Amino acid sequence: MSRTPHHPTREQIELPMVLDCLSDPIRLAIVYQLAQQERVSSELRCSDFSALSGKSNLAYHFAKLRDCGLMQTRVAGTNRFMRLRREDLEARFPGLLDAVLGSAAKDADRLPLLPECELVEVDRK
Amino acid sequence: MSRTPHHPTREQIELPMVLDCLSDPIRLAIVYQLAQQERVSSELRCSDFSALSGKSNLAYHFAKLRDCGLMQTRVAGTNRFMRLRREDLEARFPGLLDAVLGSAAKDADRLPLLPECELVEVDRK
DNA sequence: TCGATAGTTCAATAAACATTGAACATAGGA
DNA sequence: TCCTATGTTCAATGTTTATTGAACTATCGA
Repeated sequence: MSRTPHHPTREQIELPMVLDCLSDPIRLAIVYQLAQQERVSSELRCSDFSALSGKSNLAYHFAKLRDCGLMQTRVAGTNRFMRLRREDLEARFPGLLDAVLGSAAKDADRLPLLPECELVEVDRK
Repeated sequence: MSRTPHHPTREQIELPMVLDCLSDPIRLAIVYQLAQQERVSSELRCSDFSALSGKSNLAYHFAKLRDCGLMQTRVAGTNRFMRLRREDLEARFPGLLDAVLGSAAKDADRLPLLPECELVEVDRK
């Protein structure tokens, strides 16, 4: 369990996979929450998303988000810290992530899982 | 068959449905080809996409693209003319369509269905 | 060493999806 | 009026997807 999971290289990131990942409401909410948090700290733990779904379902969505290159997981003890791969996304698909996040923000009240994304106070090593 | 099919209003267009539609390679190619064609004429017929798949499969994808609000179908005789709902998309999700189209153009050589989209000469009523 | 915590993996299930061909509907031209 | 061209709809098929709970693994702290 301690092995750090597989991530695609920047060049391996594919547009259809990224769009498909973002089309799921739970995954969009995860990405949105990561983006919100970016202003404060670039990383969040799995448990910070527990409002969105159960543990095993979240693990499933995290794996998809990793596989498509949207986010990166760093293993530290029993925790996994997630962050958006913003630079890689921007390099591959300029403006795409911001357009999606902006659209999501604009529709936050219509996307059921988004409003629950408050900023999480950060004080962890 | 002459009834013009259902289209969502601008306000009914939903982000997850739009992203899901664009995540399919065939539908992305349809949208891409419509966007290419836009410089010349805003409309294309179903049969202009025959390189992408068979008739009935295309009808299936056209229906999805209509349902999510990405394109509009106008019935004229036995033909259907399709066009991108650019203004509506831009109003709902500013910059999104262009970001996706730009990303697709950048990856055109990696998206198998895109290179076959040449400009179609236009001379129809 | 033991127990609690954090998260993954697996198996099972139901729903959604893409694809195909056949049948159908409609309009236009010979 | 009949034939053809254009597209849609339907049924059937196989695949992928999301979701759930249970079992499992690994790490940390008491």
